[in-house]
Amino acid sequence: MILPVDFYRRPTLDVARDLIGKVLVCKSKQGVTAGAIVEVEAYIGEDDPACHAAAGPTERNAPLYGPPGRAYVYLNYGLHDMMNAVTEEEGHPAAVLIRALEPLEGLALMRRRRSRAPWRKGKASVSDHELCRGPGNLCRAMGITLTDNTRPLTRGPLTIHDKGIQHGEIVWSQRIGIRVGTEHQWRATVYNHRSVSGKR
DNA sequence: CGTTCGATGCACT
DNA sequence: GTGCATCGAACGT
Repeated sequence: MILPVDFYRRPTLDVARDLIGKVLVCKSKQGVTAGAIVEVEAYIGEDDPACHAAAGPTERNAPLYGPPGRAYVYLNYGLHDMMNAVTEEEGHPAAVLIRALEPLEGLALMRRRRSRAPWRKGKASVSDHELCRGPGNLCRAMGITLTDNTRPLTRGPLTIHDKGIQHGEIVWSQRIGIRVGTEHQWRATVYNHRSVSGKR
């Protein structure tokens, strides 16, 4: 079952918690890839200094202010695409960053895409549980790019499904990789899951 | 263990 | 011109 728009039109922390265990599916000409979400972070409103909406509306962060249930994809550090699911009512800028997946489908395609990254030309291939470990890696493995920005997650090539997957315990911790807004415990992970990014 | 740093693009000031 | 919601290798302790 594809998650309906109303799933996303809720408090962002609730959406973040409930996205754990849901399945992100991406269809492309090259094939289908899918993975279960095991790590997310919430970015909530203009008062959250780490949220892209902190400085008010701009052309880039416009999707955050738009309707819920759509993708907000942007380029970071010049080489990594980051994928978010927009939450809350229209006009309330907030989203959940998808940070890691447990690969379920299309692993060979994921591995092919990962090996094409500029910094790993000629390097050893990636083990299964590392294919979608980290927000940049996940987008590369799934083939998610800026062209997916603003696309609805309720239909089309990029969707999120409830397949009844039950992972282990969900743990809340500080968001990682940011310089401001670290006081909030807005990162949800599956406890001890191998595909979760960060230190072991 | 820890820290540093190169690869790389673009929105924002 | 600056600074990122990164990745992974190359160092130093």
